[in-house]
Amino acid sequence: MITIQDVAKAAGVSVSTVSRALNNYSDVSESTRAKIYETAKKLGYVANINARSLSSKNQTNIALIFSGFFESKLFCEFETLLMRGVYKYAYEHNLDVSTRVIDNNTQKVKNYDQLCHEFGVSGSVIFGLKTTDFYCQTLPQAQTPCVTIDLALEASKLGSVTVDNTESFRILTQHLIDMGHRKIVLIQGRKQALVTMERFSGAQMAMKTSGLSFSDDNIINTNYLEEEAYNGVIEYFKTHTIDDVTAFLCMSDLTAFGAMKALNYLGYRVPQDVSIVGYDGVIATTYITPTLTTVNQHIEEKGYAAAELLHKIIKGEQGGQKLLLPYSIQNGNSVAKPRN
Amino acid sequence: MITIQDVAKAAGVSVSTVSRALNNYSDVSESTRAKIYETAKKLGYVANINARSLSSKNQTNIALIFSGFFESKLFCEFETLLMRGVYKYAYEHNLDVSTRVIDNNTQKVKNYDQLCHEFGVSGSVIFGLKTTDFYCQTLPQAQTPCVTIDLALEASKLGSVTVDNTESFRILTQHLIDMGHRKIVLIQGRKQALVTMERFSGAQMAMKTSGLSFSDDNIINTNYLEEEAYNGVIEYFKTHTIDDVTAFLCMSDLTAFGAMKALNYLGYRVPQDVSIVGYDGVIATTYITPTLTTVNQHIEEKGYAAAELLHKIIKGEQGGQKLLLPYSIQNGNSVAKPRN
DNA sequence: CTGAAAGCGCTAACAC
DNA sequence: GTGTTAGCGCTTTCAG
Repeated sequence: MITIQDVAKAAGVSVSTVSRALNNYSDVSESTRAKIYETAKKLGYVANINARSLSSKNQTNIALIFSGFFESKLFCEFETLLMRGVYKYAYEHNLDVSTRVIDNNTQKVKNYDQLCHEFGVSGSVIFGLKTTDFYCQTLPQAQTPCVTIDLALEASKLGSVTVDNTESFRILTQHLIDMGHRKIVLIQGRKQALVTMERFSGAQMAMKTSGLSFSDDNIINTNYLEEEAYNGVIEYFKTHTIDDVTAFLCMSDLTAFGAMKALNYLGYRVPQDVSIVGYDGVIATTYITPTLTTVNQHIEEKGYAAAELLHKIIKGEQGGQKLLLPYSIQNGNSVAKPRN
Repeated sequence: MITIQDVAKAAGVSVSTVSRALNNYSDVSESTRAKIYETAKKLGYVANINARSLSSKNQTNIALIFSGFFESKLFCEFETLLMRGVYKYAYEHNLDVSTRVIDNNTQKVKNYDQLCHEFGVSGSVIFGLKTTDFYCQTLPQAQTPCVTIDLALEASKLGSVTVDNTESFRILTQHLIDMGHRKIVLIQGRKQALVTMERFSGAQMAMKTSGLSFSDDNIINTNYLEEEAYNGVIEYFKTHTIDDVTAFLCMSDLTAFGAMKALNYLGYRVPQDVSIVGYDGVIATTYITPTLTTVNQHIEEKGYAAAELLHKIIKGEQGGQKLLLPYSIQNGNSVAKPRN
């Protein structure tokens, strides 16, 4: 394989001159730079990322880390969309990204600084971290820049990118209320999850302004699993009738799908008998019948923003910051005015 | 950050001994090994992948390369599932994987050997390569091991993992025929794609055994895009009636979705008026109404097998090989007996 | 069994 | 402007 030495020899200059020329340093004469570029191209020289990262001070290597990747119950499109955003930013700014995978056990064995040292990166974007994960405690002490997605941690080198769960879920709830719904049943996600709490508080706000509220009677608990939502709805109708509810407010698309299946099984029509909304904006929401009204999280943009924020923190242009990204209500056919 | 030197100093041994001990070489006394392990752990030492890959002979670094990642029109779940398989194998066998992204332009600028040199890996799994991509011509000359997914190239260091497109599509077609369908319309994918040709030949085989055949009259051409399938079906019914067709045989789930939307728009019911089958087994097939009968490709298993094959090629245990992976017919509610 | 020394391919001071 | 030199953190001969 062609190394920088081969180029130097062939061009009749020193290794360091080649390095300077190829990295566009100013202090190289145009003639030698041209000669070096030419021979490098002729020889087919490509710099080795590892060697560069080992010796270089100003790092351009970052990682995208998926935590709990193998156990993920999410729609698989999340990771791909996120990658797309991160890689896009990196591509535009000449950063080298590599995607890595860790689990909660890794987090206990090596701290975040060690992890980045191992990967040879100067910072990373982490996706999939849960509030119960080990890094939630240790990450704030880390020296290496880090941007977390969907989970805000506080520290100078730490950034985070999330959507405004509270506000978006408030809007979503308000949408049901505006359509005339008063008998709303919440299909809640894992209570310990931060996003769950935020969304819940958003829902409460909207309910409150119309004199409505949540109680054990109109909450179905899940851990964001489809099957739990399915079973939850079945259970619900063992002690309730269709007159007790006009809309199901779900904290995720997946649980909305489960609820829809249960409603279908029970013979209730969406949206004629009961309305339903989800959250996330996964692709399947547009294929299901009826199409699901949901909150689109724009995951790719999230990835892009995360990489951008990380880049700024690495360059020292910016301390830790919590970024709230825009969302949009995606209207489907799953919501109608309540039955009379 | 703690380096191997720090460990050596703290343990009172040389750097090389630490290296040998931590890499489980046999020629280290148990007592010093124990001491080294202990101090390494105490100090929180983690080896830097880049440094290792630079100096080590027997490489354990591989890459998963997504070609045409940004332009991909596929369901986003493909990449994630593939990653899951590759990373799972790597995790089980102590390989370091990093996922990278390239486009067709990259392929022209640096050949595959250079690319792997740049990434510092001893081989890679490539996904997303098209027959029109530059690497399809140059990859066979490469010295670095490579496994391609869904595209078989011939060379000693090259392996490939695909499903048996011909046979699986033959089975799928036969399934329609077995249900009594005789008026079958094929919704074909991009003609230049290898998988298209293979699937077409499988379909033909099945048709032939029942004295059926394809002609311009019962083929709708697409480039695997949903919208094209939608428009194709709309166009089809401008010159045909529902009596001309009892089943649509689609080469992908996405085009099946497009066709279903068109049928729905035209007022035809699936499967009462017309049956439909797809190919891929994406998640959305189980959410759409009716659920779609399709061929499940088991993408995660593909990734796992690809990593395994690559590993063997790198170790020299195996030359290039074409691996055909099992598939399964996933029965949905989109197929019924034809109308009388 | 263990240490010294060379070197992987590159960048970054520091001279000239 | 350019070459020399010294590393980056690790593995791997090669002595002993």
